[in-house]
Amino acid sequence: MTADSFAVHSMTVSRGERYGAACGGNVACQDCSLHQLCLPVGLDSEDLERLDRIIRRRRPLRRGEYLFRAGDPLRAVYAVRSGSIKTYTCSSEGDEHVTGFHLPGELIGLGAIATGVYPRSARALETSSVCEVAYEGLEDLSMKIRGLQRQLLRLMSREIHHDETMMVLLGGMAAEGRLAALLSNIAARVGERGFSPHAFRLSMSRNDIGSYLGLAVETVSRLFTRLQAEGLLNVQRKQVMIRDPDRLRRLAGVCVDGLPPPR
Amino acid sequence: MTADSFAVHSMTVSRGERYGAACGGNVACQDCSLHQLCLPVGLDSEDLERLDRIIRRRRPLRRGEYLFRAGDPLRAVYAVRSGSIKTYTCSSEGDEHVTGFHLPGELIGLGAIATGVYPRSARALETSSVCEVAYEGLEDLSMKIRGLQRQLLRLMSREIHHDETMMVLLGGMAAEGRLAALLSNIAARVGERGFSPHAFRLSMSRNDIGSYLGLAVETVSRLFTRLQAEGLLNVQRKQVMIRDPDRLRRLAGVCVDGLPPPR
DNA sequence: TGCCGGCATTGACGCAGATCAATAAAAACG
DNA sequence: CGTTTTTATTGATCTGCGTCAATGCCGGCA
Repeated sequence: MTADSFAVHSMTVSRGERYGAACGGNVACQDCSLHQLCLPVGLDSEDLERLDRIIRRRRPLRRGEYLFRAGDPLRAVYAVRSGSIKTYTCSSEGDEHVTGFHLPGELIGLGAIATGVYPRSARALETSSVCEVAYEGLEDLSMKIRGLQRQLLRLMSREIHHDETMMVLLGGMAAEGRLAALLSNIAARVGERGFSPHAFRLSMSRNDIGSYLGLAVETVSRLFTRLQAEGLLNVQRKQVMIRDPDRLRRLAGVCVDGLPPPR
Repeated sequence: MTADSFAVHSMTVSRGERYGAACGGNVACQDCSLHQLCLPVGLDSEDLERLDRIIRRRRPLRRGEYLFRAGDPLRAVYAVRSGSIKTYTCSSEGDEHVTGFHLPGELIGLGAIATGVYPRSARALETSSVCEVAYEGLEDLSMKIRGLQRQLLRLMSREIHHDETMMVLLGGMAAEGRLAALLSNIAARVGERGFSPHAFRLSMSRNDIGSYLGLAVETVSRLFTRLQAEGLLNVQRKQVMIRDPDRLRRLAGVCVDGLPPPR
């Protein structure tokens, strides 16, 4: 295979929008290419305007910058607009454990609603921008806009479901299955966002992957090598090309995400 | 220690209510001893009546009976009223993987909201009763009652947080820490419900515990024996008495649930 | 452009926990 | 009650993956 079959999908600002293009980075939800994945699902343009009023678009974060830290008081939940964000906890000894990778259109900070305090820290994996959704405003507005309430509940439910799936994965699957599941899952999410699910760039390090999957870095590395040797994918550094999606999903068991059994 | 230091806390209908006592088991939320844990938190009595109208109390389930099955369409979420319920998925080969144990006051079925279909099955671990909360009604009513919306969001957020904690546990801790965390967590929840957090009866089998924690039954059994030998607890079959809660929590690491570091 | 520091890969080795197998102790049931 | 079935415990063995260690590679920076 040739080098350029690895298409680099930067995911940094999708489909023709550009940060700061028209109005200092304030692309309204109306015009956002993610609006069929994110909070705006099912809202008419009047409601979208109301939603826009509680949202602030912040300057992009650079790789490694914090979006918030565990222990900060909840003021907003965040929708990823471009790039990607990881969330993680630090154990008492200081080693971090990754709890999630978040792609454009996904909400971050939902775990803070119960206590009013973010239980995890969140940092950018690459240059990323987010929409800051004032939480008070969101609570208010979703009392007034049925579609917004629906979508908020749906997104929270989806997160519950996803986390449970991860529990099953971590509790029940061997290392190979875990990595296969993660890759299949990322592929699917990349696909939903309009990019090729077969070739993408992993924005997180091997360390992050290992931490998320409960594996040692070395194991992750070996697995990539093995999966490549078996012809399931090509990998070189962070570039991944999936050559046999079906076989990969079968390796992952039922657990890619959700119900649909592998076949 | 003597046999009767193992107080059996049946948890079956708390504090003087009895199924069928006054009106065929229909204890109103107003009079339910769980109302400071469950959906009613923060509602006045007028709102409680409205909530009551979308709730149906069903006949108790017996051990092993299904509350719902994975794949069933979502019609209601359920609040445990007495007893305990487990939720689990079945892998393609038929072996089940437990995703949660649910005590009185906890909500079940929140993972179904995203897709409209329950992603897991739910069965009673012992004789248990639940309140069936019509989901349509709940959506409607939480648009009208701010406190209800708040509490629903809070409960969902708590579940997200709990599941993430489990991910950290399963991904990062050794077998002993996992069991210690589960026991500490159950102890805390039993305590919140007004019972002694030091002596309780596990309603689930060793198999269920193993499945939930990602361990073989044999390992679970050995761990109980070991923890007992080390003087952390006494166990005989399902009766557990925690002798050194602090040391147990320290074994569990940060991960019992949530922020508060172990000391 | 060349040096440096972090990230990734590969190999060797040991151990925690899975698996297999047997027994014991409770429940379940007629 | 005695019989059967399920559940729990304990022991012996085996193995997947963690750990340690060494090397290679890329990207950043002067």
